[in-house]
Amino acid sequence: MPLTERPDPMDKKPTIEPKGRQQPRVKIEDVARKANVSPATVSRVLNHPEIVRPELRDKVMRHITDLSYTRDSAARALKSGRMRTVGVIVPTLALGIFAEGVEALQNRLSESGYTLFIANSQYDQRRELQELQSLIERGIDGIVLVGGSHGRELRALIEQAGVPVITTYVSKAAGGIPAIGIDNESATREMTEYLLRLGHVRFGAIANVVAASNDRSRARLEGIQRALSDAGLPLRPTQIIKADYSLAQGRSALRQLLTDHPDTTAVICTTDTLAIGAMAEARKIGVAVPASLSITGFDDVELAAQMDPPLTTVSVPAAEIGRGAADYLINAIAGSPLPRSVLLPYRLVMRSSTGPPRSSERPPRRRRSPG
Amino acid sequence: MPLTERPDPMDKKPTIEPKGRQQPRVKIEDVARKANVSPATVSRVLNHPEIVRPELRDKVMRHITDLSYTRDSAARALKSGRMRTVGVIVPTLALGIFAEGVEALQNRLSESGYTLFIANSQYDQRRELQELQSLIERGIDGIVLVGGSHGRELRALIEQAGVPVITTYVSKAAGGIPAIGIDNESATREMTEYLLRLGHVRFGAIANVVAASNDRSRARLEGIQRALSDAGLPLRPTQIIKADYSLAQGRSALRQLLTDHPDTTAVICTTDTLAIGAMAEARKIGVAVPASLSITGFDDVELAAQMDPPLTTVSVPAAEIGRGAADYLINAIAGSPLPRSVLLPYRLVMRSSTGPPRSSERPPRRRRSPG
DNA sequence: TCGGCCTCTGAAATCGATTTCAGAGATATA
DNA sequence: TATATCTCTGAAATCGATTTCAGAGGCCGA
Repeated sequence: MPLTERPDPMDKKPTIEPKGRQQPRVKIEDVARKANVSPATVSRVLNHPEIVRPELRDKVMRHITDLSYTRDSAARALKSGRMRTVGVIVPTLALGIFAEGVEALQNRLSESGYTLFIANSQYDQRRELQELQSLIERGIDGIVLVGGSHGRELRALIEQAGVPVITTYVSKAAGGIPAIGIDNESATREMTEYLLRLGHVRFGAIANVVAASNDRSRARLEGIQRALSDAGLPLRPTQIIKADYSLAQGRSALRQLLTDHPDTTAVICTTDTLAIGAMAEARKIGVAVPASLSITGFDDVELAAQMDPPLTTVSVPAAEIGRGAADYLINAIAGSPLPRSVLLPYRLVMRSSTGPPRSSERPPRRRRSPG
Repeated sequence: MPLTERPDPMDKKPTIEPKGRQQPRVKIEDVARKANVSPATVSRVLNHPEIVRPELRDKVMRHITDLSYTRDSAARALKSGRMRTVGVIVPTLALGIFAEGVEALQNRLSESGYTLFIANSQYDQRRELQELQSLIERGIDGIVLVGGSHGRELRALIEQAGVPVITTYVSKAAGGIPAIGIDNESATREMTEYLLRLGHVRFGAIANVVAASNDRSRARLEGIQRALSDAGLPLRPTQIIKADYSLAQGRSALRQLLTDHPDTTAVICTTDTLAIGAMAEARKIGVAVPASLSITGFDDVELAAQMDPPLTTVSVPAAEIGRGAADYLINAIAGSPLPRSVLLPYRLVMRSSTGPPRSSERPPRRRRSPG
């Protein structure tokens, strides 16, 4: 037995459990005491300065800064029922297009005193649901999603929580969730029509439609298919290569496409990443772009313009989407009436990875006369 | 007047001010009442299930799921003093290397029941300070920063708040902040020595050292300079082109470098983005890589391996950094003793953008004999 | 000079979950 | 059977800021 006996037997052994702030936090009461006012007055100085007598307000303010007092946001949230917090769930941050949107979202929220929780789903709907659950338990005041394809369970959860929601990068979403973004299908349809006008008749498509929840790429693929069907040149299944969103897959997809259909003259990719991979592969196997093969992408990432040749693609206003989502939620939280959805314009960026087909073949059989 | 009169007159007119949850939230008391137990028991079921009699526990659990009850995190945080929340401030999400780290960070935190606040500083120390202030007011339990260059004010703020902190992507930081990352200077020194061994004597460096807070790139540049000085080939100022982190700047930097020093045979970039820009420019102006010019990058982004030729670069373990930062903070919050810093290994990835200099000139004058 | 009104401040209730403290009930021991 | 011990549960205090309600004090007009 040790010489110095402890008064308290160590029934509470040093727990591994965290124990919050170790330094005693400065409370509103401390400020109040120093300033010789009541906590209520301090609170008013912080929340409704205009109703406090100026001299008193200044005095309190001085003591607030002196003690470098900051409100306990937990207590504040408890009383007011609001966290001033918004959550976003993206499929992944690895794609610049999402990272850009998130950055814009955060910047705009920050301006309005909101803070952003971030989570990623890895294109997995179950994970998305879990992360959402966790965010809702955190008491977020609003939620930003990506894409229009969300399970019934997720929508029920949002509904039940009564949290304002907006989904992004698409023009409409299942279950009446408001959306802000572009019309993906229309964009690729336009792109395809552009290639048709150039005289192409043998098409291939590379689409990252592996993930079930990726409705953006699915819509883009549909745009391609619809335009080609309308032109009487429907894509056969072997002309559509499905991939995930990696560069390497773009390479292998192009290789496979040209193996099955060596006469292809135009390849439409649903993503710049895939298109850049395809271009890399084309260069490697000695296929000239655009002389022998036209390639198009989607997103207009930074690299697209720097490729050799520069990539023809669709520019997506990611920053604007992020800002718009922030504005929407800020208003929704404040209870303002809101539009259901916001359709933003995309922009076809014609660069040099596209051109007329190699041998100026005869125009497609049932090509429509230009409007 | 409607036939069915409302019992409560609407004296509270629909205010524009947000008013939190409009649906009356299910409280712990509701569950308790339904289950015929006290709130204390419900709380125990959720937090210390093992001390509640199994049958009772199951019964309570059933009612919890029945009512789909979730705890109010604000109340919980208020009582326990902990938010179970961590914040991260990155310079920008536009760089894949940061996005990757953040994603790994979030994943690991999520596994442990933590949620991640994200903010970005745009390489501006004042903004970083503001965002940090806002995060601390939010009551975060830990903070992740990027880089070792932080103002005294920021360090004081962290210290005063008593929040565990770790900085990332570097091996050491000012003010004794623990760090997890790589030794940037050593990496570029090794890379430079590799090029020296290949026989290069006329070097150029492209470094994104415009932002004052970017100590990673500064360290990388120093690594280059040190290796070359040691080899008796110190860089002259005009051999160092300063840039920001865009692809386009990589292009123009290479152009300028070759204008000033047409005889350059090796260009070391502090970033893959710059290197890829430089390669694009080299191709455009007809300089063969690596026959006439060796180019190296830093980061090993996805595209690096897909370039033509594939880019020699330094691989940074971003995901591991993110995971490590998460683990560190989780332990720190729990009060576990911790190492001050963690040094992770980088990896030189020799690909085909580097080779011997074009004319096999005589070896550099004072070249050291290989060890 | 006095009553009435207005402005500003303070006391106290409140938000919802956690946890201490003490007591009820059950089991083991004498 | 009675007592000691142990297990489990409930009552109530607590976390910190906000806000209602009421009252103190000052100013005005009569």
